[in-house]
Amino acid sequence: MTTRRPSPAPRPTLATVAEAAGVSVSTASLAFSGAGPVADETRDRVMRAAKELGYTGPNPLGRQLRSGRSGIVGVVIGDQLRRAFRDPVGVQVLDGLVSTLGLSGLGVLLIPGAPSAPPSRAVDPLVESAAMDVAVLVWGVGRGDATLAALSRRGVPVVIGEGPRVAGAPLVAIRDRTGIATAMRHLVDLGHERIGEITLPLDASGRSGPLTPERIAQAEKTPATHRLAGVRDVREPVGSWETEASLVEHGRTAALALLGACPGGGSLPADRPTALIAHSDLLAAGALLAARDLGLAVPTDLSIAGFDGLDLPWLAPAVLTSVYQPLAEKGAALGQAVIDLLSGAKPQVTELDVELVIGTTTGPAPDAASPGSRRARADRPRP
Amino acid sequence: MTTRRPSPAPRPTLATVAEAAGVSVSTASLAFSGAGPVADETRDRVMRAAKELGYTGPNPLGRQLRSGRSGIVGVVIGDQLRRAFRDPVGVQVLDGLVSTLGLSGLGVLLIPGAPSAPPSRAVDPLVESAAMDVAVLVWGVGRGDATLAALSRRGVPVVIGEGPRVAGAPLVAIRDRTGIATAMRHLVDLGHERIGEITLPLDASGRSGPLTPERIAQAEKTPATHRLAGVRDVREPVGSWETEASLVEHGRTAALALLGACPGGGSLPADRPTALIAHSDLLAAGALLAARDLGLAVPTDLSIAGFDGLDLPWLAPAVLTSVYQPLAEKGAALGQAVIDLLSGAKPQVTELDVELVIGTTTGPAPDAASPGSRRARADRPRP
DNA sequence: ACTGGTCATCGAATCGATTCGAGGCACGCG
DNA sequence: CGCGTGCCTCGAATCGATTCGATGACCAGT
Repeated sequence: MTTRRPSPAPRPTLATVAEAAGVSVSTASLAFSGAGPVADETRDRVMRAAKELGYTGPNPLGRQLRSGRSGIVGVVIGDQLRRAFRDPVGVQVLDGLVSTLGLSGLGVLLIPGAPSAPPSRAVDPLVESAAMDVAVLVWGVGRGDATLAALSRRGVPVVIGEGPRVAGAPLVAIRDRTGIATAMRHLVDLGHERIGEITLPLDASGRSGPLTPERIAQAEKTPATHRLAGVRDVREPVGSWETEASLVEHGRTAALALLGACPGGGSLPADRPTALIAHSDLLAAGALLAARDLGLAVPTDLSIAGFDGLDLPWLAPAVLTSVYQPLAEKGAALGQAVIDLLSGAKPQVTELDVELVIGTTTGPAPDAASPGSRRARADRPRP
Repeated sequence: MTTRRPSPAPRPTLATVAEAAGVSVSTASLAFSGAGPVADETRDRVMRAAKELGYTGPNPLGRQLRSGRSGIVGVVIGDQLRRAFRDPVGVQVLDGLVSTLGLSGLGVLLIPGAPSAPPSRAVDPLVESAAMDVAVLVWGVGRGDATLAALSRRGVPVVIGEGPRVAGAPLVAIRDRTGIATAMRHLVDLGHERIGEITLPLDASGRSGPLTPERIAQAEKTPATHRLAGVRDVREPVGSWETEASLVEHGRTAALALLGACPGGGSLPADRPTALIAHSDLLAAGALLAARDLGLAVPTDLSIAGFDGLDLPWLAPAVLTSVYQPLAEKGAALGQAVIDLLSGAKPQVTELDVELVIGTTTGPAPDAASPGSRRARADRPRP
């Protein structure tokens, strides 16, 4: 015997089936694809032969080569997967995207983004060589993005979510700026004069700390910068703290810093902020926990507003005041943009609406003699 | 003019480059792949021609057809994406998987599992027709799984995580049973006699409520059943509540039910459990919140133990007593199993160790005169 | 009876790369 | 000067399907 393997019966191909059915390959193909006229009797014969041979349908690789399409959409995960999905925001968008693309038979390929800071020009090998019809860049796209450059070099069309406008690429965004401005105005209407801000990361550098004007100036267009602008459209915050990631623990750290809490645990300064506005709900949740740590009642002593409109049952009985954004719809819009792009439509800019949803974490400023509004107090629970 | 399109300069192929460089296609291929001997001067010429033509490397589709490999690993997400990834457990495993596969140049394709209950024989179209070299089934694989059946019909090799043993398929699991038994013994050693149990979903039916013996009997081999067994290896719980998903809110509901909390809010029954053991940390977190709602001090009035060993900073100052499982390693082991399978190795069963990590949520039973152990109280913080 | 038309089927080209065996050229050694 | 030996390069087959144009059979109309 020549080879030792027990003849693993090489998978049948369309040719095998055609021969067994006594028809030509082209007829067999027609029978399977449904395109073109095939006599019922012939189709039956082909199908029967296929079943007998254990042929389960055309090999996708052959089809893909012929059609020039892989049916795969690459989704570039900005950060490490583990971190990107620790905020439910990313998960929900991805869910909407996967669902929408699934309806068109498209699959989602997960592609890790650059390992760390922008200086690193390294790009995941998948970006360079994986088969994909379109790539979706959602989290933290920079204009000088190495991934973006590599993709356009390859000629892979790109859909951008929440990033800079790129020529020829559809963009899906939400009204970050006006949305957070609404929340800010809500706080101001409640009489708050000293408002602290907890920001999303401005870039992938992983730094955190007080936000400086220079840092704002050099920042790229990201959700964070839009939200910064929206906040300032209403009022300059008395303090602003940049976080390294949109996670609860960083929100807590930021809140402690903004409130002037000393490590020793002394009393808070008299001119501490009476309200905090956070660029994300997870950050706001962290602020809420910090308030509990410090013994501050929310919203009596401190008001907290977030952004995203997540369902965070573990904050109960508190319900965050937050700017709701339609996350699944955002994913769906990204998916639709992909489909449109593939069908040759002109790239569009989609901008989704957001809505301020008032919860139980915002109320009149403690030092305001006559609060401007009380409507936010509707269903404040009592423990 | 015949066609109207502004001649979008069809992407160059290897043939184009070869011609431009004045070499044959095979030589050009050799120059790119690095296999086979090519004179430096020739390689340079090819590369220069490629750069001039904007050729960025071999078309993956052609390569894939030739090699018969797509370089894609399908990962079947049992549930809806949104829900599957709301528990960080899934995310961390996926992260480990993606990282490991990435080292071998393999990409991960996300495939939604069956839409809902087992009766539905529907399978995502990607399962039927997407190109993939291997599929990974991680969450909630049943033996009669329609997805599993479809894949094996197609001849796609499968790697199983946390499920039944399937012939020819590598399996990666953790020591669920002994792990949770350790936690259970810890509670018993602390003097707890009435222990309530909060279980993971036994299947994808979405039902929840008191766990009945019949339900246990008819359950498939899943992490939930292993953990059920582990708990009972030590002691029969006084009550067991099945949840519909491993999420905080369901843990809270289950805990309220097990503790006998009336909707009206009366006092708890005297024979309420003094400890709760949950099959996951998110469920345990929900139980902790329920305890806070009810005014029960943890661990003085109620001990709570979980499973997973997640980092849950928002539970601070509490630190869950939990059975730590190496999630990223589990993902890595799945990835390694995939790689081994592709290189033709015999399918192995990998079982990872877990470890009980004692936090601040377990302590001596309130009614135990002489607690068996106090070591769990080491770093209990005081607010 | 011849022509026009329809319908089912087939042959062959094509997608873009990889790979194997063969061939050519130059150099070195006898 | 002739021949053997490497080292490069090339041609052609191959992976598995899709698709276009051609062919042949059969029917109806004039």
